Amino acid sequence: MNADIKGNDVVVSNVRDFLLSQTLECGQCFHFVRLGEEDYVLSAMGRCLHVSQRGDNLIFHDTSMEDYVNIWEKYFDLDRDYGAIKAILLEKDDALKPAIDAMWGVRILNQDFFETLISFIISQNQQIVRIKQIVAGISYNCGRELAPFPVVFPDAKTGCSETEGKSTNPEIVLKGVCYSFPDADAILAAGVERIRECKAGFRSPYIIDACEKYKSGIINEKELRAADYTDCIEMLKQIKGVGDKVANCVALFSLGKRNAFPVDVWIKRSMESIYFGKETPIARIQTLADEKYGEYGGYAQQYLFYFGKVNEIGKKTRK
DNA sequence: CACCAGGCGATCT
DNA sequence: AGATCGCATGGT
Repeated sequence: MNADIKGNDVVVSNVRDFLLSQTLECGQCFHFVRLGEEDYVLSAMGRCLHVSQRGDNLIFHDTSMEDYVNIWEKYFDLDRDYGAIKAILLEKDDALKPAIDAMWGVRILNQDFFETLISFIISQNQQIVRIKQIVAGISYNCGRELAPFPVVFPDAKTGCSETEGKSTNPEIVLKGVCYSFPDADAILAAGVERIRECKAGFRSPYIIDACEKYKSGIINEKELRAADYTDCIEMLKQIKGVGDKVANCVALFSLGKRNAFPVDVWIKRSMESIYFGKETPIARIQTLADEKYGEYGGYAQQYLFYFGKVNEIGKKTRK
């Protein structure tokens, strides 16, 4: 792997075990728009990034080498050997092979802690498309306007955005801006009713509680990073609306706890299908995951989650 | 158009 | 501890 400047872009060549679409669309992040095949715009880390992939070349458009090195290489987890990770996982359990083979290009992002925390509080009992809409709506209402980019985030519709009433096809809507995810001050300044207007529903007060605990220092990112996995989860669960599943997502996607294993409906179904053959309590699934995958639980989880969801493994079929 | 969604808190046994 | 239920809202 090698990063070079080409015009206004940074081009990373010889990328292995990475597919942009899989990494973005596997349900770990919500603030992006697909422009075309392996071509995306995302809002992350206080920036608007246009990124695309052609074969084993990854292109960071209109990006400085400084930003690539300081932000995006880490964000996309590119400085890690996923070939080795896959080998270890398969050695632990070759039942993972179909999932790893199909989802070979998934990497676990290193996302911003606060944005991840709020995003996964929003995620509870909601579909991914809906989570994206709410994240876009909150960003539109409370975030900063980033450098104009010739695409509107189409998911920011439904009363939260200027795209209302317009086409939501990014090929057609060609004028717009990209918004940053707001910080805790901006959300608190907006207030719970504004968050409700973004369709966060009963999660709205949970979001406010998270902001307050974050601001007051009860929730502290440095402490969470320094803490071991178990303590980290317990600290996160002090926040209203954060249970085991949300805490594990935040720990995995933004705090570097790669042994975290979030158990949601899809993981539950997949694990039941592979290991139990029947309905099984979440606690037992969690325990089995820890025994089987240990320190690599997070990676196994992402392969299994995305594979299970795409193939609707274990989903009840309607007659 | 019911059913359900990357769940959780409250309120029961 | 474990089992149920309500929750806001709209995608499929």
